[in-house]
Amino acid sequence: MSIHLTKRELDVMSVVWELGSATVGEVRDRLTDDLAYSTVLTVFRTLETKGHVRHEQEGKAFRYHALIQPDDAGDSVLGRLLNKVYQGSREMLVTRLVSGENVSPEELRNIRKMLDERLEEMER
Amino acid sequence: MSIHLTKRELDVMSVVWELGSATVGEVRDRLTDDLAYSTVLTVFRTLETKGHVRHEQEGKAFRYHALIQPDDAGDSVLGRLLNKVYQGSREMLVTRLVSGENVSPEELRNIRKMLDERLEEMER
DNA sequence: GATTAGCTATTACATAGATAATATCAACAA
DNA sequence: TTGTTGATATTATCTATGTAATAGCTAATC
Repeated sequence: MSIHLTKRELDVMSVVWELGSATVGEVRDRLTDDLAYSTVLTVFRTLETKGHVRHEQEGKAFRYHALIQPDDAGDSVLGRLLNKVYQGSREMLVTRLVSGENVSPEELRNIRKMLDERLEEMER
Repeated sequence: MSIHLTKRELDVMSVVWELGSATVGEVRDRLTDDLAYSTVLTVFRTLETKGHVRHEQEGKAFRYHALIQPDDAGDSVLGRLLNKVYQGSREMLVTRLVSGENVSPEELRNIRKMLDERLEEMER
């Protein structure tokens, strides 16, 4: 049910999500780690086997498209994190999330606004 | 640098964190999956090798204590989730986190309050 | 038409992770 | 003292993961 991506698979999917679609070469260009062409290709094939991407021919290369969205992959991780690490407390999780140095007041206000809207919506 | 726990390791650590400390038997009792004694023991030994727990004798059994805290383990996961799945947007992540059905208004208000406090603190 | 450039396909290999059977050992009980 | 019980220690197996070398194919180039 819940989608599990390994570290490398996530690296690759991340690029695909960001660009909308991607070729092996494009992924290699964006990854900080310097992986061989065949390595990235192998990851793509695994992802395709698992049904997370599909490909189409583009010139001589393959262009891969995501069949799952970020949320699909994020939910399982988020759920496990919430339950196993923060004992189900969303507040604890968010507290940690915003406790870093480089979190702007801007961002906090946006999150607060989002919560406001959601709360209002719930009361209706 | 960043602590990585596998699924099973997290399962076990979760129990240790929750109880403060735990024996193999105690962990087995709380896990929904029915693992053999030796399986849990092996996980504990791996965790000990990695320096995440230590043990002390208690009667004939070993009692394990955590040497890392939930946040230590959570940060790396949270960081990866934030960057790879939600493209660095904490707002997107939190939005998803609170979008489930079973999230109480109570919880949302608590989170909002926490944000308020943090914002105030930043302005000072 | 042979060569090259740029891909994909195949195959391999090492390490990590998950699980558990079995061997040991120590203490208590009969 | 000899089982029995309740642990730990050792060893093994299987699968997943990560990485890449190399083989093969196709289209453009000389």
